[in-house]
Amino acid sequence: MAGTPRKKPIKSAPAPRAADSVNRVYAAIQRMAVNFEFRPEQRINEVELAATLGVSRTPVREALNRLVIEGLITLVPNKGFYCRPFDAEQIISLFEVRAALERLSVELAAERASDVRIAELMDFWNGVRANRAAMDAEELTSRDEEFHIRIAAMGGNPELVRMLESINARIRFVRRIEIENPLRRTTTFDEHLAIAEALKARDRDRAVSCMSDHIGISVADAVAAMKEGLARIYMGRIAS
Amino acid sequence: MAGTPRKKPIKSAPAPRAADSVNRVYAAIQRMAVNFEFRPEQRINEVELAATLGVSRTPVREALNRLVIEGLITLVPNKGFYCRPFDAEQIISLFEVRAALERLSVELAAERASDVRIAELMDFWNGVRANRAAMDAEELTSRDEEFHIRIAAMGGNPELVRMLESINARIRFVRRIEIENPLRRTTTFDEHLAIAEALKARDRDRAVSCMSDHIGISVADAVAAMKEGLARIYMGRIAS
DNA sequence: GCATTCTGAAGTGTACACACTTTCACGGAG
DNA sequence: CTCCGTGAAAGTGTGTACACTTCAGAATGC
Repeated sequence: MAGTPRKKPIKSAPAPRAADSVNRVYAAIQRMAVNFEFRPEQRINEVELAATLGVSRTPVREALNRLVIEGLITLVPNKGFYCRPFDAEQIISLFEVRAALERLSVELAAERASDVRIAELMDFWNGVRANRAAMDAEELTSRDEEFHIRIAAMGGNPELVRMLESINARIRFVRRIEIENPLRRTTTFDEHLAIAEALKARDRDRAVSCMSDHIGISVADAVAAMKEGLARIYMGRIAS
Repeated sequence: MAGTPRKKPIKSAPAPRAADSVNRVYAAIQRMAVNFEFRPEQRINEVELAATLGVSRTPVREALNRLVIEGLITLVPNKGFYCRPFDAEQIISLFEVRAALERLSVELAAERASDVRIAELMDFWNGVRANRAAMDAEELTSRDEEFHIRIAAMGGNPELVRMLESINARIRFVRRIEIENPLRRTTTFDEHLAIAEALKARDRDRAVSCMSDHIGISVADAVAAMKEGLARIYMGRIAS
């Protein structure tokens, strides 16, 4: 064992391959794009971004190509990669599609979820509710998403989960602002519980209608939230 | 003008940049993956594929990364890119999601489509029906998809269209086999017309129910079609 | 004979090189 | 003053090089 240089000698390792750079880089850029850390329509400088992330342009470009398909980045040939535009109609479109998928979500969950999973869902949300004073909008948005994704997962349809996650990433910015509204915040807690109750009762139609009420409200407020969102992006976090 | 070498001197051009390789390569590999020209779970050799397509590995890898997000290719770190598995449960999942999105499709179309677009839709499908004798399963599948995509487009929701197209690419293989069934073929023509009629009458509920019948049937037959699909992939096109 | 280790080839992951395109500032002509 | 070339710098698109990983099969030890 003494003489076998298993991985590396103690000596200088010149750059032993970063191991899975693309996935790290992908996650990092995704996070930035989701949070609009690039301004809408801003060109993304590959060299600069690569330097920031400590890798070469190759994994950066591979990650960006993934994000193009996800709809978080756009690509203009011979010009480069750009941050997605802040497109109000597109966001409305995503909310519409999301509503349809969330409907499927509760339908499947009402039919297929085990009692245990439904009980866990209620426990989870009661836990969030109990801690709500300690949570900022960021964390609460995350819990909100988790609630919906759990329901989707209970339906046993992994593709549904994937698509909802992808849509959530693209509208998270708006939803986080919505959730800052104290009124909306309160109603969200009750609406989630109503959905969970309907699932527990295996009342598919009621679950659909609760979900529909829950999602439906937000479309109306979305425009206001988007306005605020635009202001945040361009004016920084100064104005509360 | 005489002295300005605008693009290239007449002299040998060593390889003047293939211009938009990634998009060409992406489309090519996508087509191959959709048609299962790679066997399920088969590792995709990058050098070989690059040579076949006449480019280097760089654009090939960028295209493959896009296809991973689309769900047509999987990536195992340090092993390489693989053809997606032939997963019956996943295909069922996709059919379920598709049904939910097609429902949204007709709902939106019934509300928002112009009379002209609806009339064009009927003309389009009557035209297909008239030519049906001259069409093979491949072409008919394409027209079938176009019918559904037109409805989605009429609803004015581009994201819905995108997602349906993405799902269609992943289940096209199964649907093409379904359409080969002469019985199914006949019913499809009538069902499409019934949907179009309901849209023309602006009868949203009837449109939903027609669409639901139309899609619902296929889930039941999907398993049989998948069996046949597996045989095709592994035994070639010999056995009809 | 069987398990284990070694070894080389094949292939992926990433950095880098270089040609081409775009962009922008500058300067001259109208 | 505006408008159009012009040229250089910046930046993208793709080919290539090379280190590392994996895998299969031979060689070795028991």
